[in-house]
Amino acid sequence: MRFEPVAPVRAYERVVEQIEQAVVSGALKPGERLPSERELMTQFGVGRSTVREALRVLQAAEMIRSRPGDPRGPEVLAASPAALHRSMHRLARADHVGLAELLQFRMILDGSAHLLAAELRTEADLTGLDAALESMREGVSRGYAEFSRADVAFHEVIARISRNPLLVVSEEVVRGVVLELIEDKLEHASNRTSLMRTWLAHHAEVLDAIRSADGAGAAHLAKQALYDNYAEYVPAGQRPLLTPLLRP
Amino acid sequence: MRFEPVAPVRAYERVVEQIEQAVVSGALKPGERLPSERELMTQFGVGRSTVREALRVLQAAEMIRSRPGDPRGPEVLAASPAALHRSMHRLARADHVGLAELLQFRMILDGSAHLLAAELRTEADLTGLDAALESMREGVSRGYAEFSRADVAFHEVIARISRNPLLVVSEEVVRGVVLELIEDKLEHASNRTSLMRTWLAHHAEVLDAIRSADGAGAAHLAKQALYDNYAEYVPAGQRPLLTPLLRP
DNA sequence: GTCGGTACACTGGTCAGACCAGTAGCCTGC
DNA sequence: GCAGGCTACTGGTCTGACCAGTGTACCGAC
Repeated sequence: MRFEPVAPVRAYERVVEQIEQAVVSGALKPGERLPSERELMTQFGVGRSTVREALRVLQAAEMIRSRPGDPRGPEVLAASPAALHRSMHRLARADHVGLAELLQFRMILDGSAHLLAAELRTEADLTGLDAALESMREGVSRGYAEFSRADVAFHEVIARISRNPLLVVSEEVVRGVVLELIEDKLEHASNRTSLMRTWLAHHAEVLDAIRSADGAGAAHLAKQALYDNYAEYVPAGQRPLLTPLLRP
Repeated sequence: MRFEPVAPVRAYERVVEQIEQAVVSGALKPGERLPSERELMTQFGVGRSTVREALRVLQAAEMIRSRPGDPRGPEVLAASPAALHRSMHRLARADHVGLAELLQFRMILDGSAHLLAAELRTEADLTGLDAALESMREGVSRGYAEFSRADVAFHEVIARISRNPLLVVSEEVVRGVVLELIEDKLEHASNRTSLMRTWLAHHAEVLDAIRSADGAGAAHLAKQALYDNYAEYVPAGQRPLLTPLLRP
């Protein structure tokens, strides 16, 4: 018989638990309101500071939002990737996760999204992708910011076609963190125009593969494009972590 | 000229900002201590409740830990994937993520982890995997709980070999949520022993592929195993979402 | 001398009560 | 009918208090 270490359970933790439970179980839906702090305080039988600490925790997790003066009380929010983004960003800044790992993860996610997109795409999806590619083409002459926006839009369409919210959100978060990590280096890139052209060509190729329902091809092209664009920012010693993903 | 909407900045948010800044900038290293709440209160010039709400937020983000009675004050923690784990878990449990999506995501993650493991494994890793497989073999006769634990351990070794914390954490979370969703159905499975045998055979095959550095083979086996084991719980109409991932 | 126990000063956790600025909705006076 | 203010609330903050728990320094027994 072995005993487990025990940790004292704080009052505010129990409050968090109960409210969280109500939210994940669906008893409280997004948009609905929690009772006011003073009301919660009597319902839970604790002081207001305890209630407030619990609400702070839930607020930090993006589960609720409260606004002073609103007589309807704190609002329950829909699940959002903001908290995920924050924690991943923190991890990335703490050196536990380097650019190599992020890029590796992104190659996996992006590759899979493209594979699924190629297999599941409808005609309407293809039209959407054509439009997105066209915006990118226009973006080349309109400057980097515009092009970048169109690029993001293209990736979002791909992600949407793959029809997996987890994939979409994870990819979004990882893409954001990667860009934050190297944005200063991208700022100073000299040959932006030629870079955009290459990028555009990559996307056109990918689109062709998706059109012909060639999942493996689309996935490989997507991963290769990421590698070509970003590998230079990864320390040379870590690049072997990425190459296994490129084998056909 | 357009103006941006402004949001009032709460006092506790500024406190969070300052402490967070000190941690990410490295001015406060893991293991070091923050001043006591009463001391922080005079340093920041705010009330104790404000300090406490700030500390709660930082604690929820796994950046600090405080213990009553410790005269050294709150401890600064090393960045850990725990916060990432929590936020991803919340997202995965959101109602618009069904078993099909979870399984799809898990096939992607598991497949990639196996691929990387096959390419990056060292001799020591192989010994570890052999040991894990052996535990599973013993687990068959020791009952389902024991077997299940050994199975989890095997997957953890695989994930570790792939050397990507993001992959490890994501897989862990998704595996957990999948099990939560179907554990009641697994409880009542009639032919557990034969199920365990099949599972074991699957793992042995995977290990062979990893040993011979056959990344694609290992990935395919892993995905196939997941499909074989769990697809029956996915509504038949959604199974086509999974099959594209199985093509060689 | 070493070892055990104890007292003390301090920690975080919690509560009560107060005040403020802000909001929403009613309600009055035109 | 409508613009104005009034009111009853909201959350944000502060003060001050008490408690249970902890670490340490001190001190006495051996």
